[in-house]
Amino acid sequence: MKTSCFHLYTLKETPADAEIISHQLMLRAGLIRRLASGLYTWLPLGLRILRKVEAIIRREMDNAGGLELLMPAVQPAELWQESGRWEQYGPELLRLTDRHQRDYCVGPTHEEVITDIFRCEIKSYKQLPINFYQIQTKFRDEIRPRFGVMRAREFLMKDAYSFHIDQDSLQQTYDHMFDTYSRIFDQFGLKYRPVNADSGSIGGSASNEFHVLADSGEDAIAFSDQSNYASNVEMAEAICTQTREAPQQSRELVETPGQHSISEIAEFLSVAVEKTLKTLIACGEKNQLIALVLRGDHDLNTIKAEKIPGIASPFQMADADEIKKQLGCDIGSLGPVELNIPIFVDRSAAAISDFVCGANQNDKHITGVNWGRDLPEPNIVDIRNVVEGDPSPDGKGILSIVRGIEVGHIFQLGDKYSSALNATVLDENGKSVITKMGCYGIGVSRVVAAAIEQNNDESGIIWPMSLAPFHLAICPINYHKSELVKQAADDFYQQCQQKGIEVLLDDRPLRPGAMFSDMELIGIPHRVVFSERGLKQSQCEYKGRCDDQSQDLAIDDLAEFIKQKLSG
RNA sequence: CGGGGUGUAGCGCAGCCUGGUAGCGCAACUGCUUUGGGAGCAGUGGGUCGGGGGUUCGAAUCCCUCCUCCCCGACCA
Repeated sequence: MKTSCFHLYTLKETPADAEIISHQLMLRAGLIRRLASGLYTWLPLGLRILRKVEAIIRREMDNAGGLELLMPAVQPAELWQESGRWEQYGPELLRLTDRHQRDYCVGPTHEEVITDIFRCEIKSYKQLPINFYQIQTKFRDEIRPRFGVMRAREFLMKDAYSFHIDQDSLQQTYDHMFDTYSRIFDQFGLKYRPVNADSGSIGGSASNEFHVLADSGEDAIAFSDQSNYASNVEMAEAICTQTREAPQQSRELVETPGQHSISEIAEFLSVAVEKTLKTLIACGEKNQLIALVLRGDHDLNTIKAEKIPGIASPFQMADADEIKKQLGCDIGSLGPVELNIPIFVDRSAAAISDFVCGANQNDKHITGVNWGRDLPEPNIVDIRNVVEGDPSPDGKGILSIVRGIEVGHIFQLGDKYSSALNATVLDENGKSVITKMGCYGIGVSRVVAAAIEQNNDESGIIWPMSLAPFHLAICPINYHKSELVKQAADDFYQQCQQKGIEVLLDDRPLRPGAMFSDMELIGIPHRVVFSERGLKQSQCEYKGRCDDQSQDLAIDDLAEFIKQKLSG
């Protein structure tokens, strides 16, 4: 490809509304353009990258025995009513009505459609297991689309659905897809981690997410330094190895005027934050309030808290006015002592003694408080986020925390959809049985953003070879003035094309600096420069995208040198 | 949805307070010079100042209203 025949449109300045680096670089490099909130056009350069991601996924899915098909983006309401999700899914489901007043939605996912296809097409256990997949546009009407294609409303996804006669077969395919996903992410050339995940409302026993590691990731991942345990922090069990010591202090009511936050209290009373308790008030079912007690230095995990019986779902903290009305003090002075609502106490909070907590009177706290003595033995639950240094739940090593971007997610669905939609096959006894299902997704467009988020520098994007829109940039200096340069560049360009190298010849009449900047911004991994000065000595110049310095090469060695570079 | 901010040329911004001919830089186009790290000079084109309504002789500017986009969403307990 020659730049003169391509649409290369880069921006020197960063658009003001792009917040994260991948969004900024995707706009500046001319990969995408925004059409409306959460809706993006993939320009020719961006599309080349998207297609690379697709191709890797498609190849590995095919190798793994997946069968590609393509389902409609628009789906009839009837199917969603049958599964119960027409009501459940909420406003994220974009609904529409056709001219006959029939209801449809734009698919945010395709469990209903694939299950319908299955029940029409597959009749016998002999046809199982089977794994269908597609690479297709999804639409989710996010409350707040942001970060460019990272959290867009319309996005490209690979979704696969497997069907099985029993759990063993499902487990086998699930494990196989786990391995396939690992191969796919290896080929992307990205640093990633598979982690245990919350299977959430979708149900089923097993669920793993695949995260591309990047500091800007929206998710936190906890992993052990001595085993392969890795889990989304949402899910990671917080282990408390500490045992409670016997009380030594006596309980005392102290004045803490104007001191509200844990850090203020700890400093004011000269105690460690680990010796304080914080009391959070959550909404229960039927307008009741429920207290959640944590150690002062720990954070509440709302996903865990939501699972406590009696807590309202979705999880919601109580309103400050409501708290004042029912409990008689402001939120900065709450504590579990003589608090007449249900109280749940985190494991670590239950393991401390002689602690400080609010007195349920404004500007008063209590010191030297002890479970069992000053208040009843606690009702112990796991409701906090794990922190760096916690013991690993598998008993091996301690946890570290890194940030990740969720780009893949695999689930065992069990029979949730197959039973709702009555997807059955005949077994070897001629009896009708409900099939088991698995589902396996990869956010194709999100992979592109995640790759940039992980691989960039002050000059722009740094593509791994497997995703690069072009592998090699040829930058001729004075292409339009020097016949020598033009000749050399054109010759080499043709050679590359004949060898099937994805090459971009920059034949724009630009000064070298502008040309180099553009090629670096769009992240081409390898660059060759032809100049009259060099050619007169039968030399040209090579620089890798991450090299500090360029190196001079004899023209005669160039072809072999590039061949080596591209195969490495 | 709630709160905050924002909207002026493709992009980045000034002008608004204190009403009086709509500006700057980049990008684009033309010409000349330049050609190893985002060139210089000269010139050109491009705007319903987010939409609507109002106040006024006169509105980008003041008032009302609708919209867009961005940010934040109790952990201060």
